[in-house]
Amino acid sequence: MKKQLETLISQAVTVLKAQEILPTDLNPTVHIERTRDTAHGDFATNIALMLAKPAKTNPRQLAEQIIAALPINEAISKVEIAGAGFINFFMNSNAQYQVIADIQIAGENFGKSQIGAGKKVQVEFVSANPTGPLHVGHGRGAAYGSVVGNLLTATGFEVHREYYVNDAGRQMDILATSVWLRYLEACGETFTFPSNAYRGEYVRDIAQKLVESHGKNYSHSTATVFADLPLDEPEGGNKDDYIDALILRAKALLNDGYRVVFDAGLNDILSDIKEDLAEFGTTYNQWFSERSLMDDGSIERSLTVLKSNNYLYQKDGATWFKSSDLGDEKDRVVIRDNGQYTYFASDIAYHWNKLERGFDVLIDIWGADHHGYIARVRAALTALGADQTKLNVLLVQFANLWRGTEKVSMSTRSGEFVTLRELRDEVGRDAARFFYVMRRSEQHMDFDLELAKSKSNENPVFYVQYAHARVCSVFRQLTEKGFTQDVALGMTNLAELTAEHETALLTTLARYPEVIERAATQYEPHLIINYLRELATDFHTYYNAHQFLVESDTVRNARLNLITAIRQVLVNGLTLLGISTPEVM
RNA sequence: GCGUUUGUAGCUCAACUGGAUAGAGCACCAGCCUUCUAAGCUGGGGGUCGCAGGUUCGAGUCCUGCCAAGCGCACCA
Repeated sequence: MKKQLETLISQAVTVLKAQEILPTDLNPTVHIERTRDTAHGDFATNIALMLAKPAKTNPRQLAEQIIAALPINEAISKVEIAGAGFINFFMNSNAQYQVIADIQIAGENFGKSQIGAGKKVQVEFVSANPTGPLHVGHGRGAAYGSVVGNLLTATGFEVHREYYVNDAGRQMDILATSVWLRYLEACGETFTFPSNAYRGEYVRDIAQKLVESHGKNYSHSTATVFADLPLDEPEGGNKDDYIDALILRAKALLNDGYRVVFDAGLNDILSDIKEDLAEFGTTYNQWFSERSLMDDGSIERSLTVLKSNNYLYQKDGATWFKSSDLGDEKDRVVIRDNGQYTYFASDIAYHWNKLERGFDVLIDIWGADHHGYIARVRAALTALGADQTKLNVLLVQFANLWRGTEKVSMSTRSGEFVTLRELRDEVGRDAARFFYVMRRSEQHMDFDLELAKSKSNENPVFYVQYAHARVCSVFRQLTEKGFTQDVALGMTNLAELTAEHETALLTTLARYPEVIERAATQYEPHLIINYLRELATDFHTYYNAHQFLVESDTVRNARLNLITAIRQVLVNGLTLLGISTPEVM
């Protein structure tokens, strides 16, 4: 309907151009919006206000001319000029019932569209280092990313969901070394655990499994392991130098065994992450290995291109990328003075690889702490001769975790964090997903565990699910009372739906496709939540005000068709969010 | 200091991207279960949209400057 009005206005504008009332070089974007107040009709446009100045006339006069040029359409019952020059449209009351039939025919496809036109979109999200279990901070990215993916699929994009696995690099070496040291402890060695190593309990578990599978094959004495190392930070040294020395020592003493220890840690944690996300309702098309970029020469190849484009130089023994020439604050190291690639080097290759795979749009969903990273990735793509405008980086602000009035502090390294799995166990998958996408992603969010945990009416997810369960309950009652639903009879008697609550619901239902389109194009899943809460409110209000299972066959079936449509939209919306739709609560 | 995100009701957040009288949920107060599930509904109080300018028919929304908070500013990822 909204689209139709846009077309009509555009046609009117074309007519006025032909009459030279409007300048011919004008190409306004027609904006139709739903009115907030029913006194203003069903839809309104500000087109006359926008064009008054270029047309050198006053808005109300122009509005009259636009209305005069408007093609006749039977769905419109009245057009008014209001306020400063708004054009208000009142729709024919018969037209509003069409949405019930639309929903019935489209079913689970109601709300879907083809605005994406099959464009290939890659959505990369979570991509947490496999150095430990996912925590609640990752949960927001997981929920947000998967719903954005669902929305893009629903609007006709071809979506590829991907997790970038940082299975190479220094952090993973620190993990491998941490596992090895815990393994040595399990073998009976005693020493002070490095301050910069991973201290989480899961590291001990991995080490224990290593003992069970490989015995003491990789054990060395404390004296050998710690001989001639620099001091750790608590002893007055540098924690980074100390851990780097331990990594080298581990590699030297273990030789081929290092990879066994390394992979033990990687595989254990990665499979935990995969299981965790799957249980959270977040799935991927691909788990992309950083190590593969190293192995197949992609990193080297991208650096060669950067070099031949004159974007690399040597300084202080390291290789730098001249990102400051392309909008970044400063230049960035790509090869460290010890010959190791930086994380950034593999990320350059990774993003180039994405574009080479032919995606029309890249969406990276990052934690807000990585925002300083955007400029250098864009710079790198430009320097490679690639189109950086295809890259969209969506930042997700961190959720502050609260237990009632107490803020929960978190640090991966110290091992003090609430895991995503713990959160799911406590509040359930539905509530967790709902809470995570309830707010705009850029909004700093407070996540109160106590509130999300509560199985009470304070929890908004139940409110929406309950609306669905209530519709289901009505149909159970229908059977118990010996009625059966006659859809066709209901459809021919939709004009029985004249109560205010009913017309309000018809309008709300008709808005659903617009909400989905907007949520998808703006990457704003919270709009779905807001909408579903509104729809649920409208339904609960209706439920309390009117009896559905009345004696009149025509009224009863008309109402049943209405609530069937409501149930369908609730299902469609909650499914997009990855939230279940229980029939009984 | 520089960059970036945020600042709206007591609290947590919306506001159709510049539109008409800024809205919800908690919390608080007063009501509604013999009726399809009360995880529900009805009514009420609550606001200098951080502050100050500017842009225009019109600003919570755009521009500038302040103030405050979060996050960055590594040869970590």
